[in-house]
Amino acid sequence: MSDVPHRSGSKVRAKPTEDFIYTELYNAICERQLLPDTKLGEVLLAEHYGVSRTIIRQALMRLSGDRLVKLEPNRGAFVARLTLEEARQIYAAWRLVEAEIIREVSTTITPEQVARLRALIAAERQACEAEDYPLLTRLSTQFHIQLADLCSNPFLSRFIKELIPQTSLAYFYEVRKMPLCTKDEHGEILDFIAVGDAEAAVAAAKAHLDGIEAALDARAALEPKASLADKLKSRMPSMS
Amino acid sequence: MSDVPHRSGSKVRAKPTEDFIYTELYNAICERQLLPDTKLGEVLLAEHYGVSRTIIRQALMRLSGDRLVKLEPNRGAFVARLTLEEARQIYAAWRLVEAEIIREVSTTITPEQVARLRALIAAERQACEAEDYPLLTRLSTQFHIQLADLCSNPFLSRFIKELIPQTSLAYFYEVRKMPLCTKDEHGEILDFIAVGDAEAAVAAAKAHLDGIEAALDARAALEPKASLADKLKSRMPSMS
DNA sequence: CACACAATTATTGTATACGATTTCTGCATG
DNA sequence: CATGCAGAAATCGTATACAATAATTGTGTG
Repeated sequence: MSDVPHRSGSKVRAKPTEDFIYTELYNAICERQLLPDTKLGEVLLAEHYGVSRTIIRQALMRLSGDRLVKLEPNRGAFVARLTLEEARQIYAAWRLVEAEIIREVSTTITPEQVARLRALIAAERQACEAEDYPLLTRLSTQFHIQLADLCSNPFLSRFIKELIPQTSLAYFYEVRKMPLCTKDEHGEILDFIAVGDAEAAVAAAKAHLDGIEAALDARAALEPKASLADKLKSRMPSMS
Repeated sequence: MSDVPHRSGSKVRAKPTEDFIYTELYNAICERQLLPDTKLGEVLLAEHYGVSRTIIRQALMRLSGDRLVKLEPNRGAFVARLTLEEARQIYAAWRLVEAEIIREVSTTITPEQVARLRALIAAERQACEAEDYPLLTRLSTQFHIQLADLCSNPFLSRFIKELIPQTSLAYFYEVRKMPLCTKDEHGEILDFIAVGDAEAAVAAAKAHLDGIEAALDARAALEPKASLADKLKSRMPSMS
């Protein structure tokens, strides 16, 4: 991960910067608009964004460092694919570090920070009722990311922030939207943190992640290989 | 057909690949032959290795992803510098994940793997007696890296492997060689792991890392800013 | 002498050109 | 009809050229 993905309102027709393109692809993969094994052709992207292949190449290399794309020599860049086992390993690592973060944050969090997270949860519920699942996905991960950012150890929070996007690469996860909606697990976790009950918060977080992971194998191996980058690009949140 | 690059004195030499240059710089930084804030000029490196700036740029971008070099826009690449606080945070994260790895490995390790690690420890002691400190540094980190590789969760081991090189960026660490030599802490940790006493091994590992970290502030802020890339390159383990 | 500022130099950022490798296509052949 | 093998087309890898930006030097003025 290089830096926080944040979609900026694009209006300027000036030449897009490498960072912009990186962020755009990053978000597209996280939101599953670009599915695993999708080929990311350099000329295609270069022409789409109106820049040279050099820029595209840089963005793809950064994404490769994030393990979101796989660079095959002399063959090109593809959206990375995760096995079910790898997905489980990610959740295991996530649980471990998340627990440590929660323990620390429980002792340092301020009312303002709690309020900020509550606002995020409120937005989640709203997105859920509106059935805006891409937004919900984004906000759900955002909760964990913002929580991690409250940790005083940036190396731990960075680890989380590198791990979370990769979970989007596991080819499933639609399943988990409903539970999130009804149960408001993020709210429970935050409640415990807010009152300083670290271990209860940790337990709630572990149960939360367990639940997400348990939903994984349900409809694994779903989804076909790929769709053409062109078709997706017409839907991409970019210019033109 | 011998694809062995013949090392005759002539100038016919296979062009170094990007990966080679990356590895070379990576090791040079880890072994502290390239110190923090050293500027890594593109043309200088390109001419030295006999490749174009394109290749150098790729290597530098990868190193930037590893947080070993800092890329300043329009100014160039510099060996990254760590504050004392950041170094402590790295060790904190390291302790956390190392403990988890040890817990798992203690239940899965095989006699062959134990033997392999013991051989490494023997080499460490040998390097210590020979006072070959660069080699000792390399072997010491290698112990932790090989241990991490025994973990079934590659995401955890990768985290460790990304963390360790960064500790080289903290401007100190000569201090810790003596303790390592006399006390053989790696050996102790391995002994506990070999007999399956996970918690004792974890405790030993934590004490080990605590010791290293404690030695940090001793002579912090030592070492001046930089030395010229040229001067270092004459010492670099590469082609002349 | 110190300081500010313009011109020069050096270095990075981007685009383009060319070579190498892979993939696709079509035709011949069993 | 399937298969195998050219040859063509597309795509990636690297080098080079040029533009943009920062660093440096030199010069004039308070």
